[in-house]
Parts: sequence; C-alpha cells; structure tokens
Amino acid sequence: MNKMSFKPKLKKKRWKAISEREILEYWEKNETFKYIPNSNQENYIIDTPPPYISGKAHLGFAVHYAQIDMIARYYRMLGKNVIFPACADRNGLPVEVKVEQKLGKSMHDMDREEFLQLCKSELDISEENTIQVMKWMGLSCNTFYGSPEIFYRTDSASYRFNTQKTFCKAWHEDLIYAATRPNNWCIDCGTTIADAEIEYKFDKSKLYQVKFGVEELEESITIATTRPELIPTCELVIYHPSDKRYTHLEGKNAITPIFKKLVPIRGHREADPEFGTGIMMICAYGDKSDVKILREFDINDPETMIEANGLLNSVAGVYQGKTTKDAQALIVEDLKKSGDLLGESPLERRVPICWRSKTPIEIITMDEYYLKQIDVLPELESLAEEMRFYPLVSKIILDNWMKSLTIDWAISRRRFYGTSIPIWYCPKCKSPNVPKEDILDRYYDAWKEPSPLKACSKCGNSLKKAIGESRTFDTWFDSSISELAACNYSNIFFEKQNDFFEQNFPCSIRPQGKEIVRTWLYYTILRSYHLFRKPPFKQVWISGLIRDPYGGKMSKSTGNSVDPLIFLQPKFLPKNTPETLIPDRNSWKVIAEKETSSKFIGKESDLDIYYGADSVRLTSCLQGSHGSDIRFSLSKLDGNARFITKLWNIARFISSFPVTEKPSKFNSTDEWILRSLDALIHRCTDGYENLDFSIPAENIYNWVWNIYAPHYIEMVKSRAYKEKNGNQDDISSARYTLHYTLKEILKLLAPITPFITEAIYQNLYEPKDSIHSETFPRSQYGKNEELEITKDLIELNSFIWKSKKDNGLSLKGTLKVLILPEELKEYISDLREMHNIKKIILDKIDNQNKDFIIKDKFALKLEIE
RNA sequence: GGGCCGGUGGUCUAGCCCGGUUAUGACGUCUGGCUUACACCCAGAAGGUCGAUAGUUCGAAUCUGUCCCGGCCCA
Repeated sequence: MNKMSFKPKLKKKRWKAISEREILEYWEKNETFKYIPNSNQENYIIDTPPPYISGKAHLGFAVHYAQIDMIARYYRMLGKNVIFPACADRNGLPVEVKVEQKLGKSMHDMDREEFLQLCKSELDISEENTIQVMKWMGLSCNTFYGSPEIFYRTDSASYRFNTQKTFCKAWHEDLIYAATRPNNWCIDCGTTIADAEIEYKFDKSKLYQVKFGVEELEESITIATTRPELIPTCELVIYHPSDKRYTHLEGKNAITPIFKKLVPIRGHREADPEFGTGIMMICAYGDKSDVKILREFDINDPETMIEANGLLNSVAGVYQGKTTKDAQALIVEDLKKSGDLLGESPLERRVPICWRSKTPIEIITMDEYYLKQIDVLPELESLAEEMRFYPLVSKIILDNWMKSLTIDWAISRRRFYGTSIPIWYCPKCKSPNVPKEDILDRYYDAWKEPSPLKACSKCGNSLKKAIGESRTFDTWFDSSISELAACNYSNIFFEKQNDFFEQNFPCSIRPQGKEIVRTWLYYTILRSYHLFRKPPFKQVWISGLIRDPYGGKMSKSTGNSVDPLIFLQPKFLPKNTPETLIPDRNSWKVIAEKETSSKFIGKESDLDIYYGADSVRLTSCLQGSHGSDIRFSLSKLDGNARFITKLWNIARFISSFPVTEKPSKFNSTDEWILRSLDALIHRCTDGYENLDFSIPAENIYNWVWNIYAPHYIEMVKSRAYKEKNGNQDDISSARYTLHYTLKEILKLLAPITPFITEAIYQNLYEPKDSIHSETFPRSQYGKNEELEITKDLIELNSFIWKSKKDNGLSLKGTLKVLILPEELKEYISDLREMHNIKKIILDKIDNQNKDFIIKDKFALKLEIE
C-alpha cells in the first residue's frame, strides 16, 4: 500500500493554546451565541452571578464561571434558547475603601460627587480585566457574540431603577420599617455592616476578675470579663442554670463596681461554667450574644455608650469622650484603686472584625431601615421546596440558615457608592415620603435630586424643599434581584415582546458558590416572595470552593490567589498590552510551590508554555465531583493539557481518511466500538443531567485514552489504510465509524472544552454552523456499563503486547499461533493485521498447550529467531 | 460552642446513599521501547493498616457510636 495517499487534513502536530483566539474570532464573526427570539425554542435563562469588579479576577472566579458556561453550552445543545448574560457587580464597599486608600482620606471628608466619579473610573479599569478573563475562558455569554444588549451593571441607572422600584413596592406594602437596633458597626468605615461581612481574628487580650456586690446578701461575686470598660452599660449577670455555685443567687441583684448600678442575676445556658468564674456580665453591647440574651430577657432598650465615631457618651460618666481602649485602661486603674480588681490573666480570644478595614467592629444602636423576613420564613421554606437543587444536599445550607434567622434584614447603609434609597423627608413634619412604584419614572439620587412627589403624604406640605435620604442600600438589596434583570424585567435588555418577563419568570437556573447561599440565594428568595409569591428559580446549582494548592480558600487578602491570565496569556505580549491584562507572574510561584516534581521546580522559563482555557476547564472538572471543593494543581493541569494534544492527534489521524457514506453492513470491530460509545454517551448524559461535569469529563478521558485510542484505533488501523486491494464494505465501515465516533466524542466534550472541539470540527467537516449549535448525542441502547467484550479485547491485546515485550520482540514481531475462545471469532481478521499473527485457532485452553504462553482464555506461540 | 462538608498509595481523586470476589482513575516514581496519529507517545512494574477506635454483621472503605484532624459557615 502507498501511505503517501493518506495526508492528514489537520497539518499541525499539536494544538496550541494561542489558537483559542482564532476560535473566539470565529464565534464573534458568526455571532454564534447571539440571542434570537424563537417561539419554537424554549428559553433557558441563566442568572449569571454578577462578578464583583475589584482589582484582578482570580482563578477561582475563572473556574467558577467556566463551569457555569458548561451549563449554558449543554442546554444550548439540548435545543434551548439560552440567555446567558455577562454582567458586573459594582456597588459596595471594596471600591470605596480602595479609593480612600489611594487618596489617603475618608470619603466623608470630600465631595460626594467627586468621590463617586473616582470610584467609577477605578471600576472601569478593573472591569476590563474581568470581562477579558470571561471571554478568554470561553464563556458563551450572548453579550460577547452578537447580543451586546444582554448585559448589565448593578450601578447603572437602569439596574438601580429596578432596585428602587422594588423598594417602593415593598414600602407601600408595609414590608419596610425603621427601627433603632443594635447593629454591627465599623468605626473606620463609618457604616453598619451585615453579619455576612464580619470576619474574625485572634487577638491577645486580658481577662480581668472584677468584684460585684450582691444587694440581698452579705457576699460578693467575681466576674471575669475581657471588656471592663462596658461596666457602665451592664444590664444583667448570668450563670449556667446547672451551676450549683450560683443557683442560690437566682432573682437577686448584683451591684456593679464604681457605678453602683443594680442589675438582676439570672440563670442562662450561655454562661460557660468552665470559663473564668462561670458567672458573666451582659452589657449593651459587648457582642452578638449580649444582644441575643438581653432580648430573651426582654431588656429591649438598654442605654448604650459607644457612639458612631467610636467615642463614649455621657452614659460612661467620667469616661465620656474617651475611646473604648483608653476607657479600658482608665477603668482598670480605678478598679484597682477601689479594690474591685481581683486579678488579671492573659487570654487569646476571637475578635469580630470588619472584613474590609480589618478593625474590630462594635455593636452600636443605629436607626436603620429593615425589610421584614421573620414572619414569612415558613413561606420561604416552602418556596425553597419548589426549586431543584444541584447537588441535592446543598439545600441543607439554606435550610439551616433559614432556621437560624432571628431578626429582620437591615437594608440601609451609610456609604456613598451604592443605590440611593428613594426617600424624601418632609421639611415640615419630617415624615418619610416614598413614591409609589408607578410614579417613580427613573432612577433618582435622593441625596441630591428633588423628589418626584409634590406634597407630603402626611401633612400635605410641599416637598419642593424635602430632604433626600443620604443613605444607600445594602449591596445585597441590589444583587438579590439579579434574576429579574436576567429575565428582562422592565426591559432592561430589550424591548418587551409578548410579556417576556411574565412568560419567563421564574428564571431557569441560579448557579452560585456555596459560601453565599445565606446571602445571595436566601435574599433572592426573600425578595421574590415579597414581589411575586413565587420561587425565583426552577433550578439552583451550588458549587464548592476553589482552593489554592494547599487547600486554603483562594482570596486576594491572604496572597494565595492565582491570576488566571498566566494560563491564558503567553509570556511575550505586544508592547501596548494594558496593565490589567499582564499576567501576575507571582501567581506561578503560588501554584508551583506545592509541586514536588522536578518538572515544575524553579523553571521560570516554563512561563512561555501556557495552557489555555480548555486545559483549565477540563482540569476543573477532573479535580472533583460537583459540590465538592476544587483544589488546583499544576501537575494536574499539565496532565490534562496532554489530553487536549491526544485528542488533537486522534483527530489528525482520522483526518487522513475520507468521510464515507454509512455502510450497509458494519464490520464487527466497528459495531463493538459503536456499542461501547453508546454506553459512554449514556454515562455522560447521566452526569450532564445532574449538571455534574466531572462525570462526562472523567468518562470521556478514560474511554478515549484507554479504550478508543489504544484498542479500537489500533485494531481498525490497517483496514482503514487499505485501498483497492481490500473488501470495500470493510474499508468504508472503518472510515465511516472513525469519523462518526470522533464527531460524537467532540460533541460530548464540547461543553467542557469548547475550543479544541470547535477547531477539529471546523477543520475536518467544514460544517455550516458551530459544533455548539449541534444537537447533543443520544444513547440508543440505554446501556450504562461497558461491554463484556471490551474487557476481553483489552486483556487479549495487553497479553500479546506483554508477551512480545517479555521475549524481546518488537510490537511488529510475528506471532506464530494464537488460540482464542469462540466469542472473539468476529474480530480475528482485524486482530491478525494488528498483531501480525500467522495462525489463529478458535479453541478452549487446556493443559495440553505446553509450549504456549497461556493467560486465562488465551494462549500464544511467538516466532523467535 | 453549634451546623455542614471532607479525611482512600508520594499527590489529587472514584467508590460510601443501596455492605460481598485481587479498592477506581489520573499525576508522580521506576523499568523497557521510535510500533506508518501522537516521545506532550507506547508497553509494563512498584506503591494503600480506605483518619483512630469500639460496635452491628458470616462479611465493613461502605452502616452505627465515640474520638482526632482539616475546611467552610454561624455563634
């Protein structure tokens, strides 16, 4: 035969990651993922998590969104009309803090308008990086490919208009009220912060033993406390109900030192008999548990002494005007003088700190607006029942959170870069005025713009000189309606066609990380209940954390975050590459440090090998099943990049042969692989159906590398290469099957590795459309398990290879005789060519085959010199 | 302190819900090979008290209790 007649259509020996850019261009040019309304196709709407725009996007972000993209691509191949918006979350604290740090002064000390502008330009710079990473990771957002209108920013006038409208609706349904309550307060940031925004750190402090008197008895008690400066606001003294040392004090009153205030002594399980003296003081407010305990004892309006600026007020008596730290030093001195300080010992304790400024938070009573949630919790729980969770167990996180809620949601914040709260206060009677939903015609910055309302709803006075609310919403109040934007609520994307929102709500799916179930998912359900009495989603997909190579959470502040650009950008960049698109080379060290292989140690030059989005995407699937945390490692990435090359080379081999018509009859070898492929499709479909991409990724990887390439391709090779001198049916059966199986594999893999599958598909078959517009393969036989015959063939081939090797024969070496069981009869022709066998006998193996090499059902005799 | 998740060869991971022959796969390591798609390849080998312990059972990585370790979240 003349091998020159088979030239591979794929010329290059390997696929280079840089070629991914050509595929991006192809998608852009063809507007492959453009949203075209089509009444025959059901919409599938993904509530893309709006990524918070701050500095550079890290690898955790890139991987998380790539997985969401797999959902989009899978449903698209199922024939759904997918809406997958790109978006950006730009409201909130981090950008404010960043700008403040750059300027070296607080936003409260400068012009609000000017400050907002600085934030905006800071965000614009960072947004460029985030959007570029999204594109390079291969996200098939409609936005990038012909539907630029399917995009939103949470700080845009149109998005904020939605936020305000939904607020107005809630206001007029009496779901919002003002209340003065203890709140987490960051003195540095000058704002209330949510429980979700608190972090903890260990701090060295001292535990002081302080003497309290007992009013009714001639005795004193010793209270251990880390915060003696709170004695002026002490309201209660507690001990554990089972603590015999103190049970006789129940109902008596303690006398605080210095201030001589009488406070009740009560039993409460919160007191730990093992800690300190087992008896503790409860003040307004030392921490969250103080709030909880005082509420349990109906002490609802205790006097507090820490002011918003961090200084003490008149309740602190002589300590007025001091910071808590100074006051503590002074009060310890005074306790010493009065003899009430009985001892002190060092103690390490966890201190709640602000997640941004890292300074301790105080609990301060502030007047804030609240959204009701406690009285609707049972309804929310039943809405949660109506949503399908992937994986099912992730619903537990939500259930537990809803069970643990005790107070309503404080939604107002004393920050600048956020959505303005649309309230105007009457200049005469001071009562708040909120426009009705339908009166609000656009977004208003209440702090600088006049009210759209004419007269005060309470006293009728003109609102011309009304004072606009200066506070902004908690950013979760904005992001908890993201699914409305995704469903084109109030035409945020495109003009209304046949009541788009009404027809498409609830949104198809919410994909998100498990660490924000209690915030983003929970708040979205709450808002959706208030607005529509409906669950916001049909499906909820919760993924695990992306961790660094050491197993820790990837975050910028701990310095273990990895810049995805090191995998998406080559080392040598064009001269005018913007700052935000230059990979951070330190990331390489973070991720390579753990690797013990000499391959990755101290090889800065490896930077010019970069892996590309497909490798990163495939790795994210192979690193663990859905819902479990993903740990990223360089060696894994390296190994998976090789699968991409393997696939390319398989395609390159197959591309040597012409695409032929379906044969009237298949050769048995081809029939076998088609059956085997069918079982693979079945297994992959199971995984995709559960939106667990580790299952198809793993199955395809193993099948291709361990069955398809070494066994099927090797068996079929000589038959495919035959020309005139062979049985034409057998030849076309081989060539047809090679191309058919390849196409099916490409389609199975397309959602996971969209670039290489598209590249091969386009190069080999010159189709009209993208592979991503194809229909997902379907299993015909409904069989899950690999076939019995596969095992036999693998065993047989391995046996022959090993025998040749053990006897110093090359793989081409001649096999004199091979004895096979009857069931392998159909394959003898391909096997003969593959292994260069002279004679094949179909028989059972028995003891008489003495001069044969025997293994299980097989026996062979080699031809050795 | 509470809730949830996890602990499987050097590394990462499947199996656990529904107990049952030599525990899955990959990476790495070692040995040997240019075999007309691929040396980023091919063939083969070594390597595991399935976190600890007690129990249920004829039989436990799998079920139950207790404990230890790690992570996330909340007090």
